[in-house]
Amino acid sequence: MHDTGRVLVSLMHAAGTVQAHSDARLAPLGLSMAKLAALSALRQAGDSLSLTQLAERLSCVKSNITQLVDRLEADGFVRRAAAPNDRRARLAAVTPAGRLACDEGLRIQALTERELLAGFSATEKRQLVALVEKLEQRAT
Amino acid sequence: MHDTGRVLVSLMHAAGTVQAHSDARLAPLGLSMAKLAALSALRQAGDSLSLTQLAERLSCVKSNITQLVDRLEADGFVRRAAAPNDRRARLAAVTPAGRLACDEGLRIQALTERELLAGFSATEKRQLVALVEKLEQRAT
DNA sequence: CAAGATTGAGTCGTCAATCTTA
DNA sequence: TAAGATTGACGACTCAATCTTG
Repeated sequence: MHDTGRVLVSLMHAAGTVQAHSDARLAPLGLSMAKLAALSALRQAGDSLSLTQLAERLSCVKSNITQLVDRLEADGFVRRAAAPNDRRARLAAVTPAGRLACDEGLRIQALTERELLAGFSATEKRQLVALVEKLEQRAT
Repeated sequence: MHDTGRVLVSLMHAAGTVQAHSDARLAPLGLSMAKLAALSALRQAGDSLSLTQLAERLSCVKSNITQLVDRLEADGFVRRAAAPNDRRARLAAVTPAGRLACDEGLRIQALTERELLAGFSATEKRQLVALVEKLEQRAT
């Protein structure tokens, strides 16, 4: 058992490669996985959320969302709006262009996933997800 | 098949969580996984490499190495030196402090891996690595 | 011109400090 | 005081442009 500890390293290396691959597929739409995740979360919530709510759903820190929404706003995919009952809060609302980009992005993303998992049996896919989630469980 | 494509997303989410976990373990040493990977590659190569060679071994871009070595140098873990036969090249050489940090970092890293994989059977570990490498193969 | 390294700008994430509103 | 958002500084990565040396 003198494993030099390659499991975690190869996991993270693979994740990086997969992300680069996916991001390259999304780039022509002006999207990245981060942007798509945000748009997708907003759409699932009925097209708008406060920044804090969005941070919770993406499980990241609020200051990250501030900047991500900055970029999405510059892209024209989201606009900031006032929250009805709390003057401290700002809503991020998906624009029509954002709706289109999100739909197309999810389509591309699904294609990419199918492409990358083409050689995987249903059992292998299940195993991969199960093992990865088990690992994440312990790291949390 | 109307998979919303959660396999890639959960892989990358898990990788992020695992990295945060590992980085937190290394932080008291003044290390991160990125820094440790660089030091470890240098040690394996006999304690020094040109920046281009280091970039190849870490499979990343050269400008990234320039900045990573900047930080390692500021930490006192590495120093830049002239290359013997090519005045264009600069060597990154591990310092004594870098050697200590690397050894200790690898130890911590191995502990972290054992901790995270505590609930995994030998078969599961093999499967995880095999599946992840198969996926990376296709993404490359 | 090629190669090695660096710099500048941009993305995506963190944390700590700050400002406004509740 | 605490909650919501922002800002500034930094880590780690990318690409494109530049400078020096071969």
